[in-house]
Amino acid sequence: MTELTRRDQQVLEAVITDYIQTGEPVGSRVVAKRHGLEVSSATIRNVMADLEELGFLYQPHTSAGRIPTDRGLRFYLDFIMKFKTLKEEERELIRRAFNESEADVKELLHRTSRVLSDFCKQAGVVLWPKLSMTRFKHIELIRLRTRQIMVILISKSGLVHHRMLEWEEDINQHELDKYSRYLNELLEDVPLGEIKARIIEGMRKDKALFDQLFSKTLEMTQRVVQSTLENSEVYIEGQTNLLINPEFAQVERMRKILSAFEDKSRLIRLLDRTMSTSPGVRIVLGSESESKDLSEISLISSPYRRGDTLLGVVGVIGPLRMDYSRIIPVVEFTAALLSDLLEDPENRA
Amino acid sequence: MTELTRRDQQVLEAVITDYIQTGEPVGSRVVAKRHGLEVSSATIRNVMADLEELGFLYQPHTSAGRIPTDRGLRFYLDFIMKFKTLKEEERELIRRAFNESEADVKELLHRTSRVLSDFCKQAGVVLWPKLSMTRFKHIELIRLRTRQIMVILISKSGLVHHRMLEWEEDINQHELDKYSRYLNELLEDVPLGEIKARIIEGMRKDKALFDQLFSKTLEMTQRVVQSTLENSEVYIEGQTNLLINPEFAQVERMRKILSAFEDKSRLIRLLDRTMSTSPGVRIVLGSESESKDLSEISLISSPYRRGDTLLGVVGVIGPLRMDYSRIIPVVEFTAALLSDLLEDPENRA
DNA sequence: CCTTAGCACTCTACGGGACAGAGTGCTAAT
DNA sequence: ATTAGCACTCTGTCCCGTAGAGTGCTAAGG
Repeated sequence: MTELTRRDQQVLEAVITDYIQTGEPVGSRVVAKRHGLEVSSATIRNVMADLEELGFLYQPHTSAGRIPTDRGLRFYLDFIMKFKTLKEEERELIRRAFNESEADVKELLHRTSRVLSDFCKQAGVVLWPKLSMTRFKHIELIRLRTRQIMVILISKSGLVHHRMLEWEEDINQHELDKYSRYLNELLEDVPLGEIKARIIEGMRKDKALFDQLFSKTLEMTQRVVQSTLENSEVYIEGQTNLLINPEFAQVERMRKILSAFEDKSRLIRLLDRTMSTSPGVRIVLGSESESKDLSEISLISSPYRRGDTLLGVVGVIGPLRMDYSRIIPVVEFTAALLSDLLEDPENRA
Repeated sequence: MTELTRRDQQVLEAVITDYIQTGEPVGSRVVAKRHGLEVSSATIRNVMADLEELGFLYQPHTSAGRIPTDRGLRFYLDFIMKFKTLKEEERELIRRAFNESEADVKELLHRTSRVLSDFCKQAGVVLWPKLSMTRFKHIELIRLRTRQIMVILISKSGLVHHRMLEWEEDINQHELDKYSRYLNELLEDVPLGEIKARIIEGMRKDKALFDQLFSKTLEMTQRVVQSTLENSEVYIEGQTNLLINPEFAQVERMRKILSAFEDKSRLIRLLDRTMSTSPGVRIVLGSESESKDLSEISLISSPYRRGDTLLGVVGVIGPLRMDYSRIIPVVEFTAALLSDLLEDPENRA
């Protein structure tokens, strides 16, 4: 692939920004006039033909203007686009949207997805914190009724998870209290990811303490906690914003996308992928995702953290034709803000 | 209003069932032929003209067939329709969809909405149990960090609610344990609706016990619990099923409806209304709801209970043109099944 | 060699007219 | 009271013809 000249890039940029605004194929005249290139439309046509050969643009039909391909968009995002910086007023608006918020983490995440969807007029998504990253705070075992025990797990960051545990024989609450006291002591401040190991270790070390019931309960508990850890969750908010986009006017398209969202596991995988690697904002175009149903959408995401540990991902989902230059900084800022709000106040400056 | 003759009713029924199947205006020929009425189309036309005058049918334009009005539909539902009974196989299918379920109430409700949406090919809704109806099981106060306390409330039925509490001065965990021990004793088996009163009563009676911190914490706790009680929640599942219905082909219509769902409070009010009164299945047609955005949809709902106390409502939301005779028994059966699953096993036969 | 003006060509979107089909309401006969 | 028959109305569709947008190519100019 030959290097693109400065002018080629300008044309590509012109086509893309114009297309993002209007949603219509962009013709050579418009590019020449509206975008301050000091050449004639004929020249632009030649450049556009080249860009088409490179696979950056395509024509829906012979006598139409050009539309960027996914590849062209990717190139634009990676090499050409300049981010707008967020105006202070906008930052303030976003901050304020969080301000009334209670300190509850769940509430905070929920609000984040709402803020993103509102400010970007697309769907906002939030991937729940990987529990295994956070630390143990408290566990509670409660006998609801015969052979049914509710396990409640609280992480230091304030996430509460509960899960039912069906048990072969009945245990009274008094016993359970004893067990949970032990667990709370054993697990103090342990990262949730290491709970399993710690419990096993504890059982080996304190052998004397355990009767059969005790150790069996602990094992069950450990299993429940483990399965809780492995389940991720996502919030999606503002899906209806997607319906406004004219590219989703055909119901059938829209339906595919929305049902893809209903199967959360796919979405989770998608978001997961953007978390593992780089720190800043990442963009996944539909064609780069595994699933065909999602081929017409685009995800702009950024991880959020607590201190040094990556917790999860927030992002915006919309059509391929989105105002990236605006949305990217919004996502970035929001992720940073969320990280900040999650920061342990005791550690804060 | 004059009484409808037997034949008038048959015609109305024919038009409605046909319309429900096809979604197209129904003409006199079709009614005469397909529905075993032993009269000519001309006669049917006369009857239809009468029904139109009564406001039960209307014509979208002069040379089209008839479509039932909301009023006609209402009459049909109230006086004419015969329910299909659910085949045993279908019952079995529904039962099985629940079978793998853990005993956790939250999970159970979630599954219910999914089952309803799957079996009826529409959106399934579940209104959360009114907490105030259930009984107190356990409360836990946990100091997450300076001045932040997590209040966790568990009802006897296994519902877990948590809420953050921001507190002016710091309290150590040891104190909190003392308070929660007191609360757990005081509130044992009290209906959640009466918690407030009980706490106040307790504070008056055990005056001696209380230092200032103690009573203030209790008051705060009581307030948090109260606000938790007042918040309802709904699950909606399978919204994308709605997109399949041809009546929602126009995106704009659909958007209105889906955004009406995003504002949950409106939905909650709607569902609430169907809970208060009668016991069996209730149907609310769009025009009967308060909100204009919902005027094109229809809700089929049935309350569920635990023992004698009404807890909440389950239902199906779809277009006005739905297969009522099938969906109604599904909703009814599912509600009954859910009630059964929620039943305290100790009380069960 | 790059740029540009000019032009023929292609494709779409849109509006109008003709036409078939569906369904009605009315009238007159049974 | 019912029904056959018929004129009438309205819709949806197909088929133009045309205007407009945008292209690619060619030939001329710097």
